[in-house]
Amino acid sequence: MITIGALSKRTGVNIETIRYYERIRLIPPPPRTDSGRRLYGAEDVRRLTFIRHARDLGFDIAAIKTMLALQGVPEAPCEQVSRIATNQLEAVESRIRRLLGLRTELTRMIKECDNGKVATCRIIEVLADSADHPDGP
Amino acid sequence: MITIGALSKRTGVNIETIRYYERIRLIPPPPRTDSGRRLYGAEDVRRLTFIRHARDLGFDIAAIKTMLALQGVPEAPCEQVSRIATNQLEAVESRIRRLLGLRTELTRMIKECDNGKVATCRIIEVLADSADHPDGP
DNA sequence: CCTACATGCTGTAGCCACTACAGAATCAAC
DNA sequence: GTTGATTCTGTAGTGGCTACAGCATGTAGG
Repeated sequence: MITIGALSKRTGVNIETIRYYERIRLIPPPPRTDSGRRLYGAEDVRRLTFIRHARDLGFDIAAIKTMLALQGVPEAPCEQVSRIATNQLEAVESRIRRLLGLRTELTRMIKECDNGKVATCRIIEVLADSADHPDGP
Repeated sequence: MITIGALSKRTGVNIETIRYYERIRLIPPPPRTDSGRRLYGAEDVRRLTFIRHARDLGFDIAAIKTMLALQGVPEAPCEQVSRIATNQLEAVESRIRRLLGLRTELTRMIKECDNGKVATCRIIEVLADSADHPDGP
């Protein structure tokens, strides 16, 4: 059994974040010492490692909760897990597309800025340009 | 002079968001009608369009505030604006790199999942795998 | 003129996923 | 026994909005 500090070091999850996860019921409340300090075991390390890894991959807390619940039912088909992961992949790909667009525009902006005066700065011009927006006529 | 609803439609910025921008002093408080309704002009449309475009490009409010302040001083060298944009470009590129990594990992995970039972699900296995983290030994 | 309904106002609270702090208690090492 | 690290609870803050409640206006049709 290890303390919250050791769990934090082992999993790379902030101490405050671990307590936060407990508060939102992402992890179960652990047993305590006589003086009230939290004590964690190997299963907690595993669960928190899973959470950290999933968060790193951009899964939100709700998705992680679902996946953790599914892990409690090993006979369940992993269709749902697969669907969550696929959704996540789609979100990631859409973000990539969007960011590639931003990169193009930012690169152009910076290149066209001749480091002269703001009055002629392309960056500001480009941004001030009233480009169409989705709701526009 | 147009109302806040018209400004919202014209710029694509939510009404609540416009009032929020006023509250955080990103846009100046406009004149009002006798009954207290906000009235905006062409300059407000331009400013809000600028803000919206910059937000779309991922600039944060602080950066936008700086750029707006610089626009008030047209003789200023646009070095500072250029630096903000360059920082932004670096942030965007780093996000792209990270997301490309995520995509690779997600794709591999999903491919290896044979849609069997949760007990043997590769997605869950990969996530539960205690990969090294920065603070690790 | 009256009635709907749309639009606007203020102020506050909520969202996500944390993070930071205050102030107290306990622990480990010397 | 004293220092310093760790942990505890509870609350509040972050960014960038978004969603209400509850009221006051504006506009169009009958």
